[in-house]
Order: sequence, then C-alpha cells, then structure tokens
Amino acid sequence: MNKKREIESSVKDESLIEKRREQMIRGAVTLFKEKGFHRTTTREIAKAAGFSIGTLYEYIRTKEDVLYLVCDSIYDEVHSRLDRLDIEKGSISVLVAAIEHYYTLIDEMQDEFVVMYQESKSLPKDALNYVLNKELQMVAIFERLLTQCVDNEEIQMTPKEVVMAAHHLFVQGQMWAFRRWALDDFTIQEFIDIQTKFLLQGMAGENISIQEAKS
Amino acid sequence: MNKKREIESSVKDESLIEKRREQMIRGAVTLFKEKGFHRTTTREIAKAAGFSIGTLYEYIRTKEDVLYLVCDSIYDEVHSRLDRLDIEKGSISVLVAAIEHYYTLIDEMQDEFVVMYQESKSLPKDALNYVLNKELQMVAIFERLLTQCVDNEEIQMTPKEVVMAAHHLFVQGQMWAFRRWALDDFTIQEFIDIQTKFLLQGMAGENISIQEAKS
Amino acid sequence: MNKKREIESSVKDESLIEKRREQMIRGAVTLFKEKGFHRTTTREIAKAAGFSIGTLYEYIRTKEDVLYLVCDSIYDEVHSRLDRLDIEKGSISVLVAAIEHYYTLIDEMQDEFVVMYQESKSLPKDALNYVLNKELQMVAIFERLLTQCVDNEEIQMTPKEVVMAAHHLFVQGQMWAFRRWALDDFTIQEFIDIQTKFLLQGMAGENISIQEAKS
Amino acid sequence: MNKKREIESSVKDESLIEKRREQMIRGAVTLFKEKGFHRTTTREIAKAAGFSIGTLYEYIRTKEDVLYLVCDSIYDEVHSRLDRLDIEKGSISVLVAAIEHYYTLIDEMQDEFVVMYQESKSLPKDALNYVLNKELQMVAIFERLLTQCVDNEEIQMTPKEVVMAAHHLFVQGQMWAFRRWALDDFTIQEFIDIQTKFLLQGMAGENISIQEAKS
DNA sequence: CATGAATGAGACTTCATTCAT
DNA sequence: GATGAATGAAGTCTCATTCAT
Repeated sequence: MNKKREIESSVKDESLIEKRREQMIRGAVTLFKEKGFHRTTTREIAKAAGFSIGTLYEYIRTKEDVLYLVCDSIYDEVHSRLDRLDIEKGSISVLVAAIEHYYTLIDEMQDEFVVMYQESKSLPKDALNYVLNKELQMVAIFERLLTQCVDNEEIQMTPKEVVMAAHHLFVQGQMWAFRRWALDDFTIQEFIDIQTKFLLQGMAGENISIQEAKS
Repeated sequence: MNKKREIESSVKDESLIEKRREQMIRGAVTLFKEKGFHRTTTREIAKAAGFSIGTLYEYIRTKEDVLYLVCDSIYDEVHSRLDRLDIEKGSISVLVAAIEHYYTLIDEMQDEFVVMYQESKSLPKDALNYVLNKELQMVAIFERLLTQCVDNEEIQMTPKEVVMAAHHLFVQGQMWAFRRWALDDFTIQEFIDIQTKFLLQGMAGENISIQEAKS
Repeated sequence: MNKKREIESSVKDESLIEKRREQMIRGAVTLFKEKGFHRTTTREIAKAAGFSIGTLYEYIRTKEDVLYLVCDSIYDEVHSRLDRLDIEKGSISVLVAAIEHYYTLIDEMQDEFVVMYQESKSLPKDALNYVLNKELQMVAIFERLLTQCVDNEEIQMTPKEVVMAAHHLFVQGQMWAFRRWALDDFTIQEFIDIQTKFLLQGMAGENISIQEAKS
Repeated sequence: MNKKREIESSVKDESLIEKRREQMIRGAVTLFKEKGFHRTTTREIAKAAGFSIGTLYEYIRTKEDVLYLVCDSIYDEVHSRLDRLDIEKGSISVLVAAIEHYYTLIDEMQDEFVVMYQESKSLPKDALNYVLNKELQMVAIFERLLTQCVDNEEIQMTPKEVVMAAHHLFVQGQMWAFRRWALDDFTIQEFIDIQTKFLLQGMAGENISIQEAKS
C-alpha cells in the first residue's frame, strides 16, 4: 500500500504538532493560491501561520514538506467527504448524487483544488507518487460506482470504458476549479446539471456507432 | 483585440532572431517539462539552446520572456494545425474528424501542452491574459462547429450547452496530456474512440431527464 | 519639511540595526574613498563591515541604501558638531571661531567629506534631495551668523552677498578636503588663517568699486 | 613634462580619428552629464556618437579612454580660451578681466566642467595625473597674474597667499558650475560681481589681523 | 519550545570587449 | 573601415536553512 509519509518534527508533543501544522497549512494554501509555491517564501508561510521562521522549521524539514502537508491535508478532507459515496449498492441515481456531491465539494474547495493540481508537480518524487496514488483511490470510488451500474445493467460499458468514464467525470470536476475564468456565465448548479446530462446520455445512449458517425 | 506582445531584442537581424528563439524555445520546452519553469535556470536554457547566457539575453529581456515565447509558439503551432477545422459547413462527421484531429495533435505535442498548462500561471499578468485569450479562440472553433450541427438539426443543444460542450471536449483533450500516468493502458486511438462515443451519445441521446435520473 | 528616509530592515532589534549599520558605514566609507561607490561591490562592503553578504541585506534593501546611510551619517555628525555654532548673538569673533571650527572639522573628516561630495550624485533622486537639503541647512548656519554681523553693523553686506558669502566659505572648506593633492604645502592652520584673512578683508574692506578696478 | 597620452586606434587615417573622436566626445559629455560615467554604457556612447559599438572600439581601447578623451578635450578647450590671459604685464584690472573671462567660460561650459570634476576620479592613475597636472597649469596662470600684481605693488601678498588665492578663485569658479541648484537666484553677472568684489577686498584690505579678530 | 539573526549558495541580469563578416 | 552578434565575468539580490539564545 501507500503509507502516509511521516514528516519529521523536532517537537514531541503530538497534539501541538497537529495544531501548528494546521495553522501552517491554512496559511500556506492562501499563499500558494495567490503566488504559487515557488514564489512563496518560508518566511511568508511562517508569518501567515502566525509564528516565526524558527518555529516553522521545528515542525518541518524542508519547504517541500509544507507543500506535501498541504496536498495531503486537502486529499484527506476530500477523501473523508467522499467516503460516504463508497457504498455497496450503486445505481444511476446514486451515481448522479455522487457527481453532484463531488462537484459541490470542488466548488467549495476551489482554492485547495487549484493549489493541489498546480503545485503538486513540485513535490519530491516519492511524495508525488503518494499523492497521485491517493488520487487514483478517489477515481476508484467512481469506478466502483460505475461498475455497480454496469452490474445492475443500468448502463452498458466495457471495463475500459468504465475506467475512462471515471477519469472523465473526475477531470470535468477539475475543470470547474480551473476554468472559472472561462465559465463565469455558469452557476455551479448549471454546471452540475449540464455535466450530468452529458454523462447520462453519454452512457445510456443507444450505441451510435462511431464508424457510422465518421462516414 | 489581443495583439501579440513584442519581446524586445537587441539584435536587429529579424531572421536571426527567429532562428535563435526557435533554438531557445526548443531547449526551454524540454527543460520546463523536466523540471518546471522555476527550477530551470537561465543558464540551463542558454546551454540547451546552444549558446551563452549573454547571447540568450540578446534575444529576451527577462526569464519570463522565455516562458511567454514558449507558450506563444505552442499556441501558434496548435492554432495553425487547427485552423483547417474552422470551416463553413460543419456537421457531426466534421466534428468527429475535428476531435480526432485535435486529440491526435495533443498526443503529438504532449510535452508542449503539459508545459503550457503547468507553467503559464507564471507569466506576467498581461502575457497571461494574451495566452488565455488565445485559448478561448481555440475553444471557439469547437463552439462554431457545434453550433453548425445544432443549426443542421443534427444535434439539439441550448447555446449554453454548446459552450459547455466545447470546453468539455477541450478539457478531455488536456486530460490525455496530463493524465498519461493514469491512462497508460489506453492507446491514443482507444482514447479518441471512447471519448468520441461518449460525446456523440451525450449529445444525441433522447434527453433523459436529470430529474428522472435523480429520483 | 525634509523627513529622514527610513531604510527598511528585516531585523527587528533596533539597537542591533544601529550597531550593524555603524559597522557597515565605517567599512563603506573606507571602500568608497578608495575605489568609489560604483567600483565597490556589495560583497566588499559586507566583508569590510565584518559580516556576510546575506547579513548585509538584512539591514538594507539596495546598494544605494548603503550610500544613503553613509551620506546621512556624515551629515548627522557634521551637523551635531556644527550645532553649537548656531547661536543667538553672532559677531565677527564668533564667525571666525565658527570658520576655524568648521575647517578643522573638515580636516578631521576629510575622507567622509570627499566620499559624500563625490558619490552623493549616485543617490536616488529623493535621497539626493534630502541630502542637498541638509547641506542647505548647514549653509544656513553661516548665513545666520553673517546676518547677525550685518545687524551688529560689524560688516556691511546686502542679503544676497550674505548668501553668496556663506556658500563661498562653505565651498572653501570643501576645497581643503578636495584639493589636498594641490595644497600639500599648507598645514590646516595656515589654511584656516589665510582663508580667514581673505574672508575678513573681503567683508570689512572699504568697498573698492569693481568698476574702478576694471578700468 | 606631462606628455599627452596617446590613445591607440587601429585606424590609420589621422583626420578620420579626429573626426570620430569628436563625435564620440560630444555624445559622451551629454551622457556623462546625465547619468555619470559608470551608468553610461559603451553602446550608448557609440549610439550617441552616431556609429556602432564595433566602430567605437576601432578608435579607443577601453571605456576609460573615452573618459580621458572627454577630460582632455575639455581641458584643451579651456586652456585655449584661457591662454590669452597668460600675459607678461599683469595688473589688477587684468586680473579682474581674467576672472570675468574665466567665470564666463565656466558658465558657458557648465556641463563639461561638471563632468570633468565629477568623473575624472574614474580615470586610470596615470591619466588622472595628467589631468590634474593640466589643472595645475591653469591655476598657475592665475598665480602668475597675482604675482605680477604683487610685483607691481598693487597688492600685498606672501607667495603662499598667492598660491592660495589662485586656488581660491579657481574653486569659486567651480562653485558656479556645481552649486547652481543652490544659486539659482543669481545671474552669472551677479556672481562675477560679488566674487570679484570679495576677492579684491580680500586682497586689498588693510591687513586686519586675525589675532585681533579672534579676540 | 520559540525566536529571529546569520549565512552563503545560487539566481538573474548587465555590459565591456572581441572578432568574423 | 564598419558592423553587430557573441561572449562570460562579475555584479546585485534572494531565500531556504541553521543555531545560539
């Protein structure tokens, strides 16, 4: 499995560590959103967190640790809010609810999503792998939901199509966070409705042959 | 309109400028892909381009200029290769061909696409605006194609759905560049086929009501 | 008025700032004297001050700040040593004492004077204005002294002549600092005596008409 | 003696050298006045002179050569305009005329004077010596004039006082070029008149004892 | 545990000078 | 003789990280 990476801290008191890291993450997200990881200095992070640069380094070892903590914490929150979707008995209506739930989540955590996707490339290799793996786990939730619909015979898809569809709807969610500059005519509800409509039709349609369309 | 930003050069010979910038862009894309804009030094760019740091600065004024040139050149290439799609008489089969053409293009220019989307946020504000505007122009090509299909009555969509659908398929294309790490089971042709199928069904399906699905 | 420009420092301890800037100024004066502002590097300044380049930049923001601090500190010292001359009841004997005091001061601070006058032109505009203004305040001390002598009827001068005379004796002082290469036959006392003699005669003499002399 | 330093040129045609250097000096003076020697680039000098950087270096070897040529040419012009003052039979009235002539000259060549005095410190050692020596020759003109007046018994001065007085009036002239920012209430004629008056009185006065004044 | 002053590697950029054309 | 593209040493400044208090 993909074990959580431990970030070393010279402080012993675990609850203090948690508290300080919380402060640090909150400050860092705002800064990263605003100026990106590279243009944000450790001093600024410390200041935004409400303590000194010296204290910051009591709780991390490198600046990249901060980025890792930020990404990890975002994923954790997303995960915990998506977990209830990971149920036994999926169906189209569950899927639709899941999408609404997920897209709403993205709308609420827009800044965090943008930061995570813009900056995670700056993580050290192993941290990046850890984070990408977490993302796959999230995609897998949708894969399972879709597979259950296929098993239900509510939709017809090959396994590969299921994988693709899961990524597909996942990425459309990111689009809401990333392309707000181009989608400012849409409300989140409109976005959800249209995307859901596309998706359902895309899955349920009576197999128009691509060959036919190409002709 | 959105005029091309002129990057100052202290060299006068226009054809030399073009040649050197070509070298520079080629080197920079590779480096940016590998380490990102911020971790790439100007010296490395110069070296990769095959000339000295002093020469580099004969053709640009700041490091950000390199990024701008890179993004601009990528857009230009994409534009020129997409231009033939911007025709008078669109139809479903033209649309399908366009998608195939576009996704193939992304496959071929994967590195460039990743660099452009990962790093353009580091552009100075006005350069960023210029680049985002160019992107909208590309989305608009697909909007026109879709609108023509609507006019043809080949598909039924509201204008807003057209906008969304254009972004939608545009973003799915980016997905191919960005999520190769997760899609390594798919060939580009599979990707195109599945995406096209989703799309066509999504548009052509007999309007499954979302409300119905939600129930 | 002409408020002192605050030079930003990222260090908080005010007394430390003062101490470090003191070191820095001392080192810089020597270097500027020797090689001028432009030929002196920030690294050399840091080294001469006894700390690292990083530390230097904890106490200033730009190299020009160093020059400003140097000029400001010199003016401050000169001012404080000239202040006692700014008295209520001036007279010729006070004026003579003042000149001796001032020229002695210049002799003792020769290096500083030369640096200040050679390099202040490299200050940013507002800093230059501040410094020139400070110089005018010093000239004004002599103007007041002269005006009091005029009021006393010890000397006869028009207000414009007073202004000119103040600049005149001020500049003669600078001459001692700047033209030592040409005046190495003179001791400071000889210089003071001769200058004072010229000055007193220049003011007290029975108005030889220039027209007469020109004839 | 102080032989003129030859500046090497790879061009043979002497009259061309002279012409090009003329252009170069004219451009350089303006630039040095505006931004100082160090902040002026060789490219700028070439451009202001009306030819390319390559051509500039056909006529000099280093940037400092330009400064030397500038200073030398200024001195030459001043010299040639002051030469007629170097006569056999001096007198007070000749002296007064000489001062007027000299101060007028400074007024007309203000920019050149400022450049020369501000920047000559940046000359290489031997060039600086050459230039300082030229200055001494100019002071010597006034020394001779004064000595002749002493010989005439028009004025009474010790030889040392003569030296000092020559420097004195020389420096007052520089004051007109350098302190215009503080003397903008004065016209050149007022300046000349007041300075001349001070000077004549300073020399002619009936030896007020300094000791007496100090008491 | 908290602080913040000190450090120095390393980044970007400039510009005097050269030399092939 | 003239040109201007190429060079790279050297300069200013930043910032992640350490460590004494």
